[in-house]
Amino acid sequence: MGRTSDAKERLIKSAIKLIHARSYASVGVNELCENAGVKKGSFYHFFPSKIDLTSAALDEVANWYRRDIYEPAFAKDLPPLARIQRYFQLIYEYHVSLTEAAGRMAGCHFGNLAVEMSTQDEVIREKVKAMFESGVATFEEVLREAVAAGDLPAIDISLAAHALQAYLEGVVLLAKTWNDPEMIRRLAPGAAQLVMLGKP
Amino acid sequence: MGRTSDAKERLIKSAIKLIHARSYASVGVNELCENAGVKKGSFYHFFPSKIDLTSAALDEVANWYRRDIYEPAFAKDLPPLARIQRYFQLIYEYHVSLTEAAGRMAGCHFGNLAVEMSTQDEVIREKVKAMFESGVATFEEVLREAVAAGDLPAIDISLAAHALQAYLEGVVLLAKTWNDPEMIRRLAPGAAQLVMLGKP
DNA sequence: ATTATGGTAAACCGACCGGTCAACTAGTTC
DNA sequence: GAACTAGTTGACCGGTCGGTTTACCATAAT
Repeated sequence: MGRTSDAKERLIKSAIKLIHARSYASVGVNELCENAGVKKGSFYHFFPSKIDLTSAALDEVANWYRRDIYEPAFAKDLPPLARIQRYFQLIYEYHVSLTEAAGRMAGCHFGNLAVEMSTQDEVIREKVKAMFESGVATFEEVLREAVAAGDLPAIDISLAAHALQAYLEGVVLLAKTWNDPEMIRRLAPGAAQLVMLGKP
Repeated sequence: MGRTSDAKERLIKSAIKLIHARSYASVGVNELCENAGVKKGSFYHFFPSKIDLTSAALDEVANWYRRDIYEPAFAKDLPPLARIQRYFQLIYEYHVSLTEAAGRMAGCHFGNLAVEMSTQDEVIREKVKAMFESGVATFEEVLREAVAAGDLPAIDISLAAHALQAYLEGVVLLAKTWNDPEMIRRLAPGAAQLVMLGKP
């Protein structure tokens, strides 16, 4: 009963876009509402607070990250280690198109929020941590497969997977600082080195 | 002529501490003044704006980072590659003591500001970038030395140095997200892998 | 057609934001 | 010790912050 609306979805989309482009603190509820074409009263009808919208936005971006990046990158049509390179390549292409559109390299949705909010909001920190952990799990899976295929003599798969996740975040952070997504393409081969962690 | 004061230094110290512990945007001029025991009028006597204080704080933290971390880590009493491990070890110890004192893993002074401010303030972005570049230059030097000593068959020293800097930032970012400095110690061996970038 | 419900609108809140200003004070230099 | 000036103080500014309130409206299910 009652009427329907997509205001909630519009608010989430606006939050993803604006907070990614700048930061959580620099985007106000008013600006979020204007961008989404929603009045403030409606905002607080759908979300108890700005941080709750951000949390919902994080869920949403996690969804299409899995669908548009993880799945195509780690599809089994390529040997395991080549998938990791394809993953970096897809992330590179994503940031290139975003940078061209906005004129600025915005960085990682998750890493950005981790850095800005980890010391201030446990819910956000845990959510980003869970996202990183799912990245680590994906790396672990592909590394296990590579070992099984004889492509890797690796031992400590968990360690190597965490290192890959850290490296990826670091590479995107550097690219953001240089304001140049090319940094991602240049540094992608480093992943092939980390893959061998725990061997010797 | 006129009287003297250390209010400027106190403001810089407060800015380093508070902004590192939370974020640029979440720390207000009032809080900075209270923490430093300085009245707002004095704040604007010394600094034209909050962002200028932040910039000065960045310079200051860069100074004691060089003095207390870079110099001891890369002192030539150890073989080149061992110095890199010592560097990670010193950073680990720094974050352990800071985490014990504050109850929270605060992350990298430079990486934090890079993530929060790069899309909003070019001066800060360039300053952090310069700091990262000096980190890269330090890695390049030690890698060159390692090659000369026959410890490394490496070719692309610049690439490996950038990868090391990215990895370091990523490792600290993960540790912050996990709120656990142990992550730094665990992932430190990854640097030994990246060192060989550009070889094959 | 009525009713229950979901969504919209706009005015409003106190607190706080970064920043300004003019009067004043203390110390340094000569 | 007079003159000069760097530093201090606290009141004040307009604007914005996240969030609230209340009345109203549109529609889907009955």
